[in-house]
Amino acid sequence: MMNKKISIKDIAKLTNTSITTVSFVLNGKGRISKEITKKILEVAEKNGYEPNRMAVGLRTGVSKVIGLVVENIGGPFFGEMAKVIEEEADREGYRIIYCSSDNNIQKGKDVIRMLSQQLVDGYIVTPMKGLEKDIQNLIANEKPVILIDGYFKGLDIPHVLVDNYSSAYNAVEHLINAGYKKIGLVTADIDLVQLDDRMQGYKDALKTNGLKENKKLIFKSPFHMDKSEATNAIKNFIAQNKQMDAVFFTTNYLGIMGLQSIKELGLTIPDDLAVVSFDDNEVFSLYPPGITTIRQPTYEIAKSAIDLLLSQISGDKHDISKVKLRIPSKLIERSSTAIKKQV
Amino acid sequence: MMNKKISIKDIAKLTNTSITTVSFVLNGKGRISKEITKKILEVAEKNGYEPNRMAVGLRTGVSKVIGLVVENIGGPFFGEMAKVIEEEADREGYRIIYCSSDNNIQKGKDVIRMLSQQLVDGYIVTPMKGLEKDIQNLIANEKPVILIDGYFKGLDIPHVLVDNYSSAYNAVEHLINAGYKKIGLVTADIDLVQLDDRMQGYKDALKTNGLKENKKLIFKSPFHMDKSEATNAIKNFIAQNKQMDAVFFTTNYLGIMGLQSIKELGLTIPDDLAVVSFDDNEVFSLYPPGITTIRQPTYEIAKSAIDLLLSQISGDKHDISKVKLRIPSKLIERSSTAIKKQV
DNA sequence: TCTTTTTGGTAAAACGTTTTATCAAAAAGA
DNA sequence: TCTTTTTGATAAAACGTTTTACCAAAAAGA
Repeated sequence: MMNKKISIKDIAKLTNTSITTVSFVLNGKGRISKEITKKILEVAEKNGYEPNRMAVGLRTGVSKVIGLVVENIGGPFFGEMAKVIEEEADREGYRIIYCSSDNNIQKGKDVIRMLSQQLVDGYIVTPMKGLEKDIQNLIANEKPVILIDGYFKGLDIPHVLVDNYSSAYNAVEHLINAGYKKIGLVTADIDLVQLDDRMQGYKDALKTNGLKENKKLIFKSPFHMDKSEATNAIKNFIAQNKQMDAVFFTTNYLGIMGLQSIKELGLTIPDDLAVVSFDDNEVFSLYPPGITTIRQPTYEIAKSAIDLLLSQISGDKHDISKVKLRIPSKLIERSSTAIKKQV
Repeated sequence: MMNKKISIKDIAKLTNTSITTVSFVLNGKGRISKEITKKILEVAEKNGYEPNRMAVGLRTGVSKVIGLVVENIGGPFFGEMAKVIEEEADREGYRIIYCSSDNNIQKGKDVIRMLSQQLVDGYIVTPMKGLEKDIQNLIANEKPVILIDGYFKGLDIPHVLVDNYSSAYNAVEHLINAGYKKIGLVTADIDLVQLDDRMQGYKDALKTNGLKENKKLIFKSPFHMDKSEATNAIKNFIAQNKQMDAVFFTTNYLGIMGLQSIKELGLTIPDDLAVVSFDDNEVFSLYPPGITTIRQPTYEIAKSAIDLLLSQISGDKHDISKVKLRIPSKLIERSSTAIKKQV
């Protein structure tokens, strides 16, 4: 039963060498003879030596840890990202510290401050309004930052996210092509560029296809509502707009509550109401008759983000402040947007 | 634009005091006069001083980081836990480093070895066979460990998880009470105590209620299969057992694939086949006619685990090696287990 | 042979803290 | 007044590394 951590100093003593020699051997630097090298390696191995990351971190300024600040680590979208990011980072010997911001500015600030205590070598952050200064500060302190799932309008901070505008545009156009003419929008009443972009895609798709935008068909669901409240709100919205023949939900969460609402109203999809939702999800593939969705390229987003970050961390001197990746989404067509039956 | 990290030494210089004094003030130790205290605090505040965690960690041996080793951070169950654990830990100033083990022994070992480099103050781990030694090693090295969602048979390592046995027992008994007599089981072919316990609950419920266990009605789905393969396998199982009138899926994942299978086979729930699944999930509440599930007390599990861990970390000398929490689950009854129609 | 280069190795400083031991000056006791 | 105690502050060591600068001995050049 190996006990108590062994240090480089102990190994030096055990092998009648110096601390420097041991360090050199363990890091493959310096010039040390075969025999000594072998002996040191053996002793280190036998005693299960592991470097003290704190000491290494203090000395080198490198923690080999990446900070991941997402809206909610428990959600399906961010969870998936977290998985990919972890795998990719692990390959380069990096670990991940996560923090959820809960879309709360103060919490976001706190979290970033905490992580900036030399604890992490770089950041992947889902941005939110009000965090601009904090993020710029990180960058000023030489810490690479990549934003995911959002960006700051007008600021040159590298980011990677799905092409929200085109995704929404295409989804709505898909509805139009299937014969729907009174297309509603359900979005969240929260100030996020992602949602703005989606809304703009919706509006532009209508306009380009000669349909009039109708304020009444746009519903912004208040943000701080519990599930049943929100479901009721959506129910009301749908019930009050009988002429509406299709609806586009701008998030996963809203889509699911939307299905619940539609079910409770006793409406049939797509005959009474066609449905498209952002973010694919098990529910949508299984729920009869199958809900058409915009599948986010989670893997690609996460992979691009972590790759960019790692290359910056390991000293790539390219200026990536202008890197702004918009990754195309995939429209998963299911029966909820079948060609409209003519009445 | 504050730039470059400021250290305790800089503050000392700026205030014509010593490093010790600054440290004392910042940590509320020692006896320092009001004026000096005020001056130091001001300077620290103005310059945005943040202690270097690496230095603190090296000196004190405390990292204020907790290691979370789960099967898959991306999954709904573990994601939810991760969220709760993070929130609770944050309250005490702890951050979380996560690693996914992917139910792969080697990866689990690697991950634990990495974290044991003085990087974390304690662990929350989902155990898997083969990791016994590694976990015991951690404990021998004075690092508190709490297991979640599983445990090691015969070892006194504190753990907290749902009461798998009773949960399964109750679910199956619920089916029996609703009139079902040929109850099948779909589980995963992987060596996890959780699944063993669930299976045992199933078997005992049958026996106690005078039903005969039938090997043919038990299906162990091979572990490394992709989704469509697994769905097909389940389809076959169901198709080959026409007499089966109900089926119990021991995991979320299997349940969802099960629904897919049943859908593809064109069977009606519950008339052709009643369904219960472990792990509640949006899909199950939404999918018509509503699937009865065993809802894991995710919050309670995570909360108990992190609370136990934190109390150990902060020096609680109680021996908790015998703490073995089984938290009751809740059976969410939906229409998939409605009273059986008599033919 | 004497000088130069190469080889193999090490001492010591530094990273930014915390903490122990110490100390001078001021206050209190006598 | 002289001694003791309290107060306020600090120097220095330690945590475990990495890395620079240096050195002695051996090898190579001449």
